[in-house]
Amino acid sequence: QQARKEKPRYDGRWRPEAGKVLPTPPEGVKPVVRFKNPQEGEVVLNDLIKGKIVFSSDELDDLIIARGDGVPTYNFCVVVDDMDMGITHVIRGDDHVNNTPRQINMIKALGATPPQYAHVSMILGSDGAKLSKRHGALGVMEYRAMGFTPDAILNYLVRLGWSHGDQELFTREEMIAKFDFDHVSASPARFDMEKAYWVSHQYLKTAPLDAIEPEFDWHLRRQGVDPAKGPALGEVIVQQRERCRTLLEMAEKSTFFYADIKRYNEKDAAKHLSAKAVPILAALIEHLSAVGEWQAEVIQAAVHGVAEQLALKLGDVAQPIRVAISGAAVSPPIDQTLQLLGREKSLARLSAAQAYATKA
RNA sequence: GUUCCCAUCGUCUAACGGUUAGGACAUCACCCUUUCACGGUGAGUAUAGGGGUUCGAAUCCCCUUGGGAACGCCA
Repeated sequence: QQARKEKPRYDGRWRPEAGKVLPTPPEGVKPVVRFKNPQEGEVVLNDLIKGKIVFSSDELDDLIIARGDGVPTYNFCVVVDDMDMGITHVIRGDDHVNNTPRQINMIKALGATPPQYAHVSMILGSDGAKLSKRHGALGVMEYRAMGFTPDAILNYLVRLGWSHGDQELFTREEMIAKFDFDHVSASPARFDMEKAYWVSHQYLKTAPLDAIEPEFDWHLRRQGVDPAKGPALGEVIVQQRERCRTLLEMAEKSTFFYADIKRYNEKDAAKHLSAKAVPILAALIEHLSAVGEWQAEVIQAAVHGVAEQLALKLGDVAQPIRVAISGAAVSPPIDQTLQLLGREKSLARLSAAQAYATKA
């Protein structure tokens, strides 16, 4: 006895039928053009991903293909366009499956053969909710700003819903060569930022330097530093790539190579640049000033020398250097960092740290 | 409401009737260690529920439940 709510649909009042007298249109109404769908039988869609899907024809409405002003509608245009362009495969989101039987009927009515259809499932946000502008859906340029390279994003995305055995990493060429519809998943996937970061890291670790240098340059400038005022980008990348998952992170952690330190990290300075660091820094400045060739190996020997001389663990000597040089207690290996920064700047920053520690 | 789609570890997934249900991310433990990392070793964690079919079901069929999509003179 409950009021059945069904799909709102055209009542078919102007649907031409044999022997039917069509009513007269009201004054001043611009007529539309509808597609006369069969009312019996069924439409079978053999989807490359979802398999056989059967639609009952009585579900199909007589959709409008041209508006009152004569402009054709989307569902009609795509059909015509696919025909004109000789499209063989339509690959699209599965939010279009319900449009497909209508499109198939129109194509057939126009005397053409329908293309192959492949309906890919949607990508959900990490909480399983639909992706939207408000919720997780980002433009590709935003992924760039987050420090992802195009290949990394492509790689992460291609594995979302498609697989090739256990393989996780693919070059673009591999993606193209190995892609197949048989291994596209029919179920929706969630976007997992953590794994995207992992993929990005894998790319950073293995990418040819000249492929990422321009992007690194771009990110450094966004950090407000001049990439020309410091070591060669490639050399910094080599030192940082192991510990950075994105180019943004790499740029953030590399600004000290290209600009003076504005201030020390509070906690790190309190811990490593206290009064007891003064003699350590003094000894370091003395030993490092004496270094002949400013090379990592020699620098390392000098640092080790200081540790031995003061009977300290290497870490006790290395950490104050890190804070003095980079502003914080985290950096690439200290010998490499000093070498890259150069003798002048290194010694200057150590002196500044010594002055800071003396006051502390 | 109607129609359609989907369902394996927390996440991405492998398996195309027979496996101790595999890998990856994440997590935890240990090792390595000059910080942070990288790397190495190991651990825990899954076939939504119920019926069938079959000698045998994660795989095939049905139902339930739970997600999602589409129902415009938008695209």
